[in-house]
Amino acid sequence: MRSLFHPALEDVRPEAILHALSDPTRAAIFARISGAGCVEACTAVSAVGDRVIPKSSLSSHFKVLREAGLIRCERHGVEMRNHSRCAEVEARYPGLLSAIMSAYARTDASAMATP
Amino acid sequence: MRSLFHPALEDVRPEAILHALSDPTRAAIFARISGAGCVEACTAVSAVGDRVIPKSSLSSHFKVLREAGLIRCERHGVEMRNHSRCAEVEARYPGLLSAIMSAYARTDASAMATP
DNA sequence: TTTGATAGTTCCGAAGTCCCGAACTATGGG
DNA sequence: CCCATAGTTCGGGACTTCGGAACTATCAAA
Repeated sequence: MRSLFHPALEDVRPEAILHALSDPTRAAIFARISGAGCVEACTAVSAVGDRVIPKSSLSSHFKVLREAGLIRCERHGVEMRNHSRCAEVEARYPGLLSAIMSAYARTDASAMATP
Repeated sequence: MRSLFHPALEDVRPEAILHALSDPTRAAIFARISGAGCVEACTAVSAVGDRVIPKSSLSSHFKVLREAGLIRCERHGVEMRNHSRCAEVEARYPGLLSAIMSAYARTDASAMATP
């Protein structure tokens, strides 16, 4: 298997980050990876909320996150380890990721408050 | 002409904001509106960088920004006044817009630094 | 009031993107 | 070697985006 492409930090573009996180599913995946520090497999994130996500869609979501520079993926045996690149991105675009993730957290919370 | 739809602040969603600003053209339009406080016409923003933007595309860019809750548009005679809703959005999603806009400012600056 | 000019919107077809099932590839265990 | 598991690629249908041409709205001048 060819090794996965990861953009260098200086090639990480804001439009790619915004595009990647403008999909709530991907934002939820990224939140989970960032929260856990490291998620041990794509299939560890096989559902978001109640919605089951097909393998092929999951794979392309991870690819979008990776190519946007948001995560780093390494194969470990048969599975993938996905690390957030939060700290790096924070160095380049201060406050960006935390503002985005807390914006989502805020609406998720208000969605729960109105059942 | 029917009056234009603007979402209430509590209906403004992060994914819509990120999607609207994930297009560099729209982000540039929004930056100009925010900077000026008020841009007096769509045609006042008829080009971004060297690229001329067709009227129909401009119109739909403004529509996306408006429906995302980022700008407020009012007809004044034959033209439109476009105001940024920055302050409102800042109240709901603190730090979001400033982080996004300074992320773009940072890459625009480095793009100019490497000709 | 009619005519004209200017500012935006709508329509629609071509091009592009996204979604997901099915088939495929890669890795490790027995 | 074969199987199971984890993930990727392919392909077609649905959806989105772009931009030219035609349309509508508003105001001003004759």
